[in-house]
Amino acid sequence: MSTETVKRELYQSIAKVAQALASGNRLQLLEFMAQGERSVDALAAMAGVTVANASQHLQALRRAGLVAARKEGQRVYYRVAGDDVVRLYDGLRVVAESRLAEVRQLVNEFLGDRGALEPVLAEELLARAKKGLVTVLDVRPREEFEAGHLPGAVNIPMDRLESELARLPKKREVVAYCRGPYC
Amino acid sequence: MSTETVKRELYQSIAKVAQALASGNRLQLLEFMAQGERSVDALAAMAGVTVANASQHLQALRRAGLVAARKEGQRVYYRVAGDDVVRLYDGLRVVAESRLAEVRQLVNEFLGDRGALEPVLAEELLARAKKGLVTVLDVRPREEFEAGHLPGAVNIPMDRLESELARLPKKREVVAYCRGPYC
DNA sequence: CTAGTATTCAAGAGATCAATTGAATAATAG
DNA sequence: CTATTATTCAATTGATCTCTTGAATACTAG
Repeated sequence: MSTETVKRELYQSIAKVAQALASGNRLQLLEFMAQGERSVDALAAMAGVTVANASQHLQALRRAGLVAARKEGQRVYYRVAGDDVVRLYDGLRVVAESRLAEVRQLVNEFLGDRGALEPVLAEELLARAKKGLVTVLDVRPREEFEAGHLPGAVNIPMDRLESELARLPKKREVVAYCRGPYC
Repeated sequence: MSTETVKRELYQSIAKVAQALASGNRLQLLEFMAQGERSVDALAAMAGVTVANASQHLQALRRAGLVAARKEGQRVYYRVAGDDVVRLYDGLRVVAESRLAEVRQLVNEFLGDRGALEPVLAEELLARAKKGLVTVLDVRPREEFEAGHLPGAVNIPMDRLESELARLPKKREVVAYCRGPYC
């Protein structure tokens, strides 16, 4: 095989990984899996798609080596394949947020909808999150987190905080995000 | 707009960035641009595609906010939009190399073809590069670099070394890669 | 102004992808 | 064994992507 051909296929193979990330539904599934392993139907419900569709997306992610699956009983549990995958997803989000005006606007609408944050604080937090300097940690209960959260935030309710903390990237500053009586 | 819809569009917007990276040709163009700004026809020649095709790919990258363009005379010079884009590309490559057996095999063929490196050293270098710990710096002359180089390596010939060194990411260990009388 | 060069635009063919649907497989409970 | 549940498979449709081709635009030199 010529060097040129090898080179071409090499880039094409890397592109396949990007292709696997090139779907909003798959990104959403990935984000849920980043919080821990989940069954197919749980992921389908979270992302709001049919089970068959979720299954296909999960297989696409698995073919790209981004997630792994484990079968237990009649359920199949999917999880991200490694920390580097989460980092890649974070990097993608960071670039998207800083480069696409469109995303910035959506993030603002999102925050506006919630309307529960002191604006200056929210802006500052987002600015730092955009630079990839911090991991945003959302310590509100799961239901509230599901109802709306900062993009890319990791949800770890207070009661699970200690046990899950070890899973987070260690080199980055961590900012806890919360509100209400829990703080 | 409902929170659900906003969420969906947000993920879709992030996916657009991944979509922009989901083409071997665009990745190759991006890698060339990471070395400095280049004109369309220079990029087209490097990637081995027609000028019209390169132009379209570059516009796709620009729409995603990954590259920027500057017009000077009758030429248009494209460059990566920021360091975070290069980091994202690196992250993508790292994940691809560690997750896809296919990529590992291609890398090996590539190194095998060259056959100019002491195997143990090459393995070790690649292993560290995979972990994202090092920037591989190829200091051989451009022609030799074009003929074949480690994936993701940055080519800076010796004579331009000093002036270009400032452009490299600062937090990572840099490994110079060379051979022959230049070392 | 004219010729030449660099880039972009526009239209089309072929390939690939996403979501839907209905059926097939696998595991479990009774 | 049968019914039930979880997941996957397979086929289809419509949408999107890639590359090619040829023309259009923008700039420069003479």
